[in-house]
Amino acid sequence: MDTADRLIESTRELLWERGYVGTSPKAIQQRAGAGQGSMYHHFEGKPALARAAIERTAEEMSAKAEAQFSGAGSAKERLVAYLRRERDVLRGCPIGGLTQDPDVMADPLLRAPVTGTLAWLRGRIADLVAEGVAAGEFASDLDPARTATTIVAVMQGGYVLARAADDAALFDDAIAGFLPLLGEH
Amino acid sequence: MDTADRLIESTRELLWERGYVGTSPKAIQQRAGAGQGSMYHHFEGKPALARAAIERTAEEMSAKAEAQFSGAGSAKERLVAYLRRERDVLRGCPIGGLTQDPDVMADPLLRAPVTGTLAWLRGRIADLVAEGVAAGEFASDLDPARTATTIVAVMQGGYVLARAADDAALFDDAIAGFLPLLGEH
DNA sequence: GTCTATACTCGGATAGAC
DNA sequence: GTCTATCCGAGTATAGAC
Repeated sequence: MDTADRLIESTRELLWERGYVGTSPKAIQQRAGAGQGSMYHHFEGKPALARAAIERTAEEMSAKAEAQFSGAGSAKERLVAYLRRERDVLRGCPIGGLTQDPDVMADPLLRAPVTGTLAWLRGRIADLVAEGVAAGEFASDLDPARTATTIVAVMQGGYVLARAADDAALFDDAIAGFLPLLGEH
Repeated sequence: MDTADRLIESTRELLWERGYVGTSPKAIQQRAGAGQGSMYHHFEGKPALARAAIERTAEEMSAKAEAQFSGAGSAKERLVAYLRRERDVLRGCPIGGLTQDPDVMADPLLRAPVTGTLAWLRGRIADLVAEGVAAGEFASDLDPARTATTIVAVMQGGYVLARAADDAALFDDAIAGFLPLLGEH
């Protein structure tokens, strides 16, 4: 991993842990083991680094989700597998959490990957729901788009509750309280 | 409203909009129309002000929820009324959003109202669900505690999705996708 | 490419006058 | 109670040497 990569990785972690204002160039450099000059040689400044970091995080998140969505099993099985996947719950969602960051939301370039990734996720899950309805796995009167929004909300809210209580089990509870309603026992 | 009150109100708004690090004493003073000396006369510093602000917000949120929960109607009706209540969706949940603020979560005094309010909310909704189950309004095999966690998660996640898309309708969609699963048509 | 030096603003607070 | 002056460190960046 070269210097530019290490700088991006450091920025990703700090942005996740501390948000935009809480992430200083100095902290990025220290975590990356790079000097000031080096950082400003590779990137124009903090906004440019943040952009690279957020874009990389968004791609990674989409790729991991897509791996589950296009895996083996029925639509319902793939959806349930995604919802129950191992997660670093107490750190929060690296994309959803940015939603609460005013500096990120105020900059169109930083915001776009957040907006885009969550919209893509809703769309992809709506596809799975529709597929499951067609296959008779879900109730035939489910609205795929709305239901997908609810599903993503349960996950995002699960992160919030788990962090509030400092207890990852609340994420699992949110999912466990939801699945029976979908007909998964 | 006296000076101390105006300082607390300013801090509440700024904390909501900009988070802890993003909220400077100077900004608090300007919004409250108070000088430096005045602020430091009434409060020991930024942490003390933040504590007062967060505690007030937590009390206000609980009180508003409790007004719905203990209102008229069946358990299910009160729950649905709460979920469909008018909200300032695009500003995010003033309590749930703090979950993403590392400075708030790192300070036990700032964190406690966040943890406490969301736990209280889950408990109170679990009561409603149990009451609804007993009254035959909900399926008899619902687990009240887990279901309540899911319900709060749908709301918190609804805020996240609405902010991400800059569209309050996503909050409503998350709720609208959920209620039919609970048997509300 | 990376380093060090320098610069300027802001955050957060204290001191003492009124 | 409120005001102004002052202080120190941190955040963010530029300049120029190596």
